[in-house]
Amino acid sequence: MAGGRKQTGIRRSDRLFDLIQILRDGKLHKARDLAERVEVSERTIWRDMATLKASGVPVEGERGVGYMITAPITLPPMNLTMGELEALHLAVAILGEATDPELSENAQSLAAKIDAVLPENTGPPAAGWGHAVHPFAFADARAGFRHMPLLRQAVRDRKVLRITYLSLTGESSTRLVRPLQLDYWGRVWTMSAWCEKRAGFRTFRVDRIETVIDTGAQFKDEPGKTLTEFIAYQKANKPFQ
Amino acid sequence: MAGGRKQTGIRRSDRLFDLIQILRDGKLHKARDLAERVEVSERTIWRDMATLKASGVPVEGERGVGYMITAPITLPPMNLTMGELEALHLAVAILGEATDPELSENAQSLAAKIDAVLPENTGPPAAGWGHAVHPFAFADARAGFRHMPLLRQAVRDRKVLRITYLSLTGESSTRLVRPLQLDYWGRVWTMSAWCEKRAGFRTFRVDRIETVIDTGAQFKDEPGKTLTEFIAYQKANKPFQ
DNA sequence: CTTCAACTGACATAAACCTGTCAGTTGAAG
DNA sequence: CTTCAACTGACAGGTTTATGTCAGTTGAAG
Repeated sequence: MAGGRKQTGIRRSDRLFDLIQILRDGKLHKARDLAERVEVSERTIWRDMATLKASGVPVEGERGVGYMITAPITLPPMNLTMGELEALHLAVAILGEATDPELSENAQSLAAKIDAVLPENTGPPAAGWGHAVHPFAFADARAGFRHMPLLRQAVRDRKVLRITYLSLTGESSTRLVRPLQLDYWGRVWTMSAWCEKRAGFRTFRVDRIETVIDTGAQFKDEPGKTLTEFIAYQKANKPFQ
Repeated sequence: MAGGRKQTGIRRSDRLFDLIQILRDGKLHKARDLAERVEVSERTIWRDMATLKASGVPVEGERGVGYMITAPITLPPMNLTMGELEALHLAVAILGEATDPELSENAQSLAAKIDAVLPENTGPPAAGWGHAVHPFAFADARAGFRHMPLLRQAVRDRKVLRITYLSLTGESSTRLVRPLQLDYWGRVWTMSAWCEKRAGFRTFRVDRIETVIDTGAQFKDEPGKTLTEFIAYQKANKPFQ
């Protein structure tokens, strides 16, 4: 046979997950062995390893030796940091809200319970907590969030920004904006702002903003250009509430 | 032309996002108009609408009338519930941790800031907060999390469960388990448990659990079958720490 | 230098995915 | 009953993606 996909088998992302599980033993694994184990070619294993590395999985390959995970992935619940606990909290909230009402309710109630438990356990959480969070998504979400820190800062500090924006039709433009609000849509962020160029409110997809320059200037509320008025403007275009 | 994709153009998920933006005006839209607007066929619009509905977007189509969003999607920041704020918190944490250290730091610091701000604004957040969360992901994440509520409950209450599990090789099996720990891997959940069938610790992917039956029985810690020992067992298989 | 195994780039191909066309059905409103 | 527009299923043909093969290169260890 001269190339081509073998068969449907397992999905790629599933295989990546499996590979992590295999690597979790902390021992050395050669690409050939992994290839045999998950029934793909070595070439695919090398590609998979590249993907895992790009996703932040602490796996290292050494020539002539093999692959090994260089940092613990699964921590016992004891080692849960506050940050991880928070992350769990949030993950549950998002997962819940992202799907149907029933699940949502459950997620919310779990969140409430975590809240309730938190103040009690000031020390390390007691054994038996039973949750852990492991932050891998196999997604290249990085690019889209590149400018978020700067934008958040700008919204907070009311900084005037000069951005270059790649519109959906593929045209690039530069404009001065007053960032008013950031929205998260589960997949992409948008920034709503007063756009000096268009002299109106505009919403930009953050992942399509090419460059951001802080002009240094701070803006003050001017009639017709404030967040309050943007909200009113939004509301006016909607028959809800 | 007899079928075939028109051209690369915009990605499907981008188009779905655009459609939401268009529908946000709360007005009626016919499939034909939407099709013209985003430059695809009506058939594709109908498929897209099905996808959006499946993703939980509150869009309704009525025969002979058109499409309309039936509930407000964008809420002004004023309307941010605590739950949404929490969700934002978590989303940032996950997004941060899921990628590289730099972004992670930013996310963490934002989280810290939100924490810091929270106690101050006891009432409705002051205008100018500038964040909102909209929970759509265009993913069919539902199926994989079906059993989570029950499993969480079982871990907490130490319930013995009878599960049917579809192994990665495609074989289905039924077994009695004592659920000990749930782990979230960013894409899938796993449940680690004492498996009576295998008389050992096993880890199951939650999305591959077909059915869960609460046997009603509660289990007590028995030597060799506890969470503590599972953690020790995990540790023993790893050279870390 | 040889061996080992990670790594890379180019290419071919098969599977999966997306979309348009066609040929209907359905439900509401007039 | 007619009209409108949502909806469905099947099919065809394109695009994208995943994978295997091939032919190398590289770095470490012996």
